[in-house]
Order: sequence, then C-alpha cells, then structure tokens
Amino acid sequence: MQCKQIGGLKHLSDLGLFVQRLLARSRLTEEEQHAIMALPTYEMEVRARQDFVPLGEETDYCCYIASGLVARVGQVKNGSRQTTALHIPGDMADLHSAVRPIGIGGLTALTDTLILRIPHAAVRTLGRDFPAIAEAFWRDCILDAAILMQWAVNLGRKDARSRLAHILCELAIRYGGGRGYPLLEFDLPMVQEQLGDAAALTSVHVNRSLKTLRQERLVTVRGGIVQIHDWQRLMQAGEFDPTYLVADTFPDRQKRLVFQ
Amino acid sequence: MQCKQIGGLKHLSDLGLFVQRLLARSRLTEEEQHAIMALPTYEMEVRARQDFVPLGEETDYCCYIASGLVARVGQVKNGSRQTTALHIPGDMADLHSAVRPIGIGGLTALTDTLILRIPHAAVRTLGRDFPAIAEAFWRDCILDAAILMQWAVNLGRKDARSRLAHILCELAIRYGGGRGYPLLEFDLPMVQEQLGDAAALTSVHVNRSLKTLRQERLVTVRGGIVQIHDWQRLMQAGEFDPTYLVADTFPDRQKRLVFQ
DNA sequence: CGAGCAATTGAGTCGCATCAAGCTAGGTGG
DNA sequence: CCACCTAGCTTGATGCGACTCAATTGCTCG
Repeated sequence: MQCKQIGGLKHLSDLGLFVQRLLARSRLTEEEQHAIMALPTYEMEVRARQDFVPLGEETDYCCYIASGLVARVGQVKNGSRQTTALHIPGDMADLHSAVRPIGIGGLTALTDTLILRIPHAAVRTLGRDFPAIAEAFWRDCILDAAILMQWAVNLGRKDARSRLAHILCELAIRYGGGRGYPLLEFDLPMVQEQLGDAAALTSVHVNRSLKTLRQERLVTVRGGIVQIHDWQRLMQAGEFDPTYLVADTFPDRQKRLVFQ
Repeated sequence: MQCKQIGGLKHLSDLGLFVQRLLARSRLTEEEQHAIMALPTYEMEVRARQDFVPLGEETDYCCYIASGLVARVGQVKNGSRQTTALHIPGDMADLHSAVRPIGIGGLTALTDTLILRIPHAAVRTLGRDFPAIAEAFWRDCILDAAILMQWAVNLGRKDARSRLAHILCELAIRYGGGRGYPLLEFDLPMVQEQLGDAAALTSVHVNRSLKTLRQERLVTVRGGIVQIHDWQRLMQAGEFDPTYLVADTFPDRQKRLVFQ
C-alpha cells in the first residue's frame, strides 16, 4: 500500500476501510483517497448500550465506526425503540449529518465500540475542495437510503421469520464487502432484545423465530455468532435480493458521473 | 417574480415549486435558481394505477411531479406491495437516481399524474457547473431519507390508528409547504387499499381505523378529501413530531455549508 | 456458590388478516 | 326511466401470528 510515511500510516489504518467502501461505488483519484484518509479524527470509546448521539439533537461531527456495532434508532412515546439501520466497522454512520445535521435518528452502541469523530467542518471543506469526493459521499448516502427502503418493506410486509432472515442476509452481504458474496459466518454481538428492536418483534418472538430458522437448518444465531448453513434458502426465507446492495458494478463512467 | 421573458415563463410554472422547496433548505443564487428552472423537461402523462418506473430497473432520467400523486413502492414475492413514500406535486420523486440509477423502489401513479422527465445527464451537468446546486440536491435526498426513517418507525412500532394518523400528519405538513404549519384540508386521491399499502394494513382494517379517527373527531377522510378537525390531538395519535421535516430553519450559513 | 443476565418455554390474550356479505354511488345501455 | 354493472366503502365472523405475563434454565462472573 501507498502512504507509508510517518503519520500517514495511522490514518491509513483508521479510515482505509471507509475509502475501500467508497471505491466500490465511486471513482476517486489517489490524491482524493489520501485527502479522505487525512481527515482529522478524534477517538471516542463507547460502551455497550450507550446512546452516544441522542435522538433529535444536532451534532457538529460525523461518527466513523472503527470497531464494534452501532444501531441507528428511532423512538416511540411508550418507550419502545425501532432500529432503522445497523452499522458495521468501516461505515460512516451519520455522513448525512454533515449536510443536514438533524433529522435522522440517534445512534446507540450495541457492543463496546470505537468511534472516530470527524468534524463536519472538515467534511465540508473536503467536499468543497474535491467535488468528486462530495459526489462519492452523496452516493454513499443514497445507498444508505436504499437499504432503509428495503428495511421498511421488511417491517411492513413480512412475518417474523422472514424479517430476521432478511436482516441476517443484509449483514452477510455487507460483511462480505458489498461485492455480492456473503460472509457465511460472522460476529453479531446483539442480544435477542436488540434484534427485536431491529425486526419490530419482542425478544420472546425473536427467540422462537430464530429457533425455527435453526431447525430448518438455514442459520444458527447463538452466542453472538451467526453461522449461515444454507445461503440460498436463507435468501428465499427473507425474500432477499442483494441487487439493491451490490448494484454498483456500473461501467466506470457511472462511478464518476458529475466530474470528468 | 423575475424571469418574465419569453420562454422563461413556461419553465417557471414548471419547476418553480421545486425551486421553492429547495430554497426552504438551501441557499441558491438567482443564477442558480434560473439554471435549475432551465432544465430540459419532457412531459409524460400517467394514468391512475400505472407503474411508470418499474422496480429494479435503471433509468436515465428523473421524474418531477407537476400534478397528481405518486407512490414509491417496494414489492414482496406474494404480490403485496409496500409503499415507502408518497410524492406530491413539486417533488422530484427520484432525484437520487441521478447519482445511483438503481436500488430505490418503483414509482406508481395513484391518480392521473403529469410527470416531467429530466435526463440524468442534464442533472449531472448542472451539479458539475454549480456545486451549490449539487449540495442542495444532496440535502434534498437526505430529507427524503429522514422521512423514510420515520416511515420505518411508523411501520414497525405503532398500531393501525397511529400509523394512519402519522401518514396524514406528514402529508398535512408537506402540503403546507414544509414550514411547520399543516394544511388542514387537502385532496388525497387514494383509495383505502392504497392507504393500506402505505400503512401496511388491509383495506378492511384501514376502513375500521379511519372510522375510529373520525368518531374521535380527529380527522375525516372521505371521497379523496382529508379534513383535519383537531391537529394537536391528531399529532398525538400519530406520535408525530414535525421536527424531522421542518428542522431546516438553520442559520443561513448552514444552508450553504460547502460553498461560501 | 450465589447473583445476574440472557435464552428458552408455556399459557392466555389481542390486534389485525382473512373470508364473506351487503351497501352505495356513478356509469351504461336497452 | 329503470335494470344492471362495477368500484369502492362498510360491517360481521372467525382464525392466526405476535404480544404479554410468568416461570425456568443455562451461562458467566465476581
């Protein structure tokens, strides 16, 4: 890899995964890639079950997930929560806040998590100086919205078993690097209560539904580890079509639409 | 209003509403505003219940809604549909497709609708020549995602009556111009079956729930017309907080973050 | 070894889907 | 002018999926 000089190495290990994700969907020059990795970051350790971005409050920084697992949550008066997205290491969980600092849910750590905070001001400056980076960020936000749309369909129109299967499929593809191939075994440090918040189910029903999936030999979720036994049938069970996640195999011209 | 010269007037009446929406959230110069209104448009008349952007297909144009009502839908194998957004006149229903041409649902006309198609190429060129316009478009996409997040919470965590109340509240605010004040009476040319697709309910249950809301004297939905009788209590019923829709009363500097 | 949290299982209840009519209003043709 | 048709609205009866409450088991850790 490039950028071996002192000082660069740290940034490379920090935001390198993020840049890789961007490159799957957008074309960026070496210079642009380095500019992103040179973003100033401020470490923040968050412990499990801690809300580190409260719902409905403005922030002045974006949260990059270096390690751990984060949920974006909305809330209802009676206290129950609805998770609307799961963010894994390499995700910029609230990139959108750089352009509109309010309106999209709070962020909760599901497990001990290392966040790198990046000031909005730095993100904006980057977008101004490198229009292609602004475009890549914009496209990243669109992908997030596409995932959210599937999430809404999932909540509205499927039964408990299908909803859980869909969530597991989505994570398998995303852990697999978003190129269309699932990772068949991965950590998922969520308790069943938290899975319930994501699937709009109670923990009791999550338990029963996971049991069903296990007995069907589709997938085992136990002790924070997901083992997918039959990817094809799991996709069927979740009515999961990875197209919306991986449709970024555009011809190159489409990865850099605005700026030639 | 400006731009009275021949040829300009037509465009003003076409995309003027769209520019107004953008101005509620982003700062644009006169020149930029005119550049947007000068976008080339191609009329397309769509009749009720017609899918005019099929699910999962790439397009090379954006759809501006000049009149009518449009639903963004996702689909499930068994044939049932889930509406994930409603688009009213003045909305650019799939602005995101300019940057990522696939992945977010299909578009269906709920009533006879006049669409203005705008080639992606023109949108991209505009974004390249006027970075502030690209930023405004980006911000518009974020608002769309914020609405979608609330929609997901709505589907996941509320009962039938609350879900319908929330949808009606959202529309009242948006018809009101997005400045925080609801329009208390508006057309809603949807049949109960279509409301069911939006709220993830059967038409039978939509009917019963609307009856409840009517008997509570909160709102009457009949014959394609919505009459809100008690805005405060309707918001309570839907657990609706308009902040996420109208939190664009930023200080001016925040309406034009990237480019001074 | 007990405390505490999560996973698991059972029994009872409720909200919404499903199936099935009947109703209403607008449109059409004889 | 009335018989008929159709789309949408309304209401009732019944069943299922998910929630709720409650108890038990297993696991981890101090």
